[in-house]
Amino acid sequence: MDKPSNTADDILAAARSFIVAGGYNGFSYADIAEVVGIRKASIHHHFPSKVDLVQTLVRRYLEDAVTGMTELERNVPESPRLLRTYAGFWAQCIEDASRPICVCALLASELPALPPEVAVEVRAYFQFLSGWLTGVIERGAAQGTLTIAAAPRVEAEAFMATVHGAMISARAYGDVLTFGMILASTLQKLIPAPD
Amino acid sequence: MDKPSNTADDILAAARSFIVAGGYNGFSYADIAEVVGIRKASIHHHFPSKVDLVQTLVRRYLEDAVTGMTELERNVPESPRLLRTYAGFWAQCIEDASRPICVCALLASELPALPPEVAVEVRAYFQFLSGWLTGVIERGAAQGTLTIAAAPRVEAEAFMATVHGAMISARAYGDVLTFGMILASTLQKLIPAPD
DNA sequence: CTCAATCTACCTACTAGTTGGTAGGCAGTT
DNA sequence: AACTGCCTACCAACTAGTAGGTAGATTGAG
Repeated sequence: MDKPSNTADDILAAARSFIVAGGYNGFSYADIAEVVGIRKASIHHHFPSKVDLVQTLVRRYLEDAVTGMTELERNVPESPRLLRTYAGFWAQCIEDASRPICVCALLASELPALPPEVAVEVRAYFQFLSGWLTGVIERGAAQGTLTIAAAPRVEAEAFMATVHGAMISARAYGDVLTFGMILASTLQKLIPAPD
Repeated sequence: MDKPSNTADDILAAARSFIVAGGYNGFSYADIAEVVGIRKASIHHHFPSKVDLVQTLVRRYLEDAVTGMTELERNVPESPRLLRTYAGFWAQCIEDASRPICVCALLASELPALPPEVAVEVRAYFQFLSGWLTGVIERGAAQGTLTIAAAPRVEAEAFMATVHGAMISARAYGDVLTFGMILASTLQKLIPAPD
């Protein structure tokens, strides 16, 4: 039942860290082979082409997001805390440098140069995330736990854009605290009663 | 006094459109040679290396931003209109597909994979833009034409992040109106008196 | 004014190294 | 016997960059 040491997963993990650093064209099979400790040709055994590899990666990334958000929603029902937890998750990822930027935000920025099979998965991620945030904000507004000025969908898109932009700024400044600073003020505008 | 047909400028323009599409590793000298209509080796005559080319490109991009913002500030002194014009400029660029994303926002997202000479120029752009926005917001707040909840610098960073994130979202959705929608609601929160 | 030296902008032809991908073999497991 | 997971040894195409040459414009000295 527990996972056997899985080379395919190691390849995906290596690919993710390379993509996060430099995008789709920022790594090669040779790079992955070196960090995983197998030969270049062996990667093709697990993922016939680079497109297969990245497509699988992004698809799994979305799946993880879906299950993660669903579970989060069960444990933390209140909208303000939900948004705070989501922002806090990324703040933590950036601070400990484990995941300094969202894979899909990065890939979306170079979308026109992406193989279409990958592009469609990236779009699906954006649609899911914006849909999830819209739901959270809609419920928060209905319950009076969030103060919104525009339609929930617009607030959700603006929130998502701020999160992604803040990731990029954090990277540009090389300062891990920039992200948290931007998000604290953004959340403050949505959450009425500061304790 | 008027500009002679300049191959170097053509190369820079081609490089910019390639970078905007797929980042630093998303194009080659061969790609540029083809659209400019010269041979690959001739590019090296104008820009000895790829680093030289992109460094020049980003440096000029920043220079243009500096002169553009300075001139904008002289013509449009009021902070709310200044922010609206800045947002409107990008909304227009995205709608007519002439510049669907900021070169530096894209390059910043893949910063760890960039040659250091380019990375330093990208950082300089972010520092200038955030500084400019901080000044605009600071003055607007002092004059009462902008309503801010946090320090001007924090508001400026949040605004810049939202703009960059909205560019990425517009790209992900393939919808030119997403950017304008996000920015209209963001501006509305900063600008008190809607006419 | 003129003629040679230099400079500019491009060319062809090449290099060494990298790219994603293929063919086929081999040891261990089922 | 078939499958899995890896290997060595390839491949053609592409990468940034170099070497060396040429045609034409610009310059400067006699």
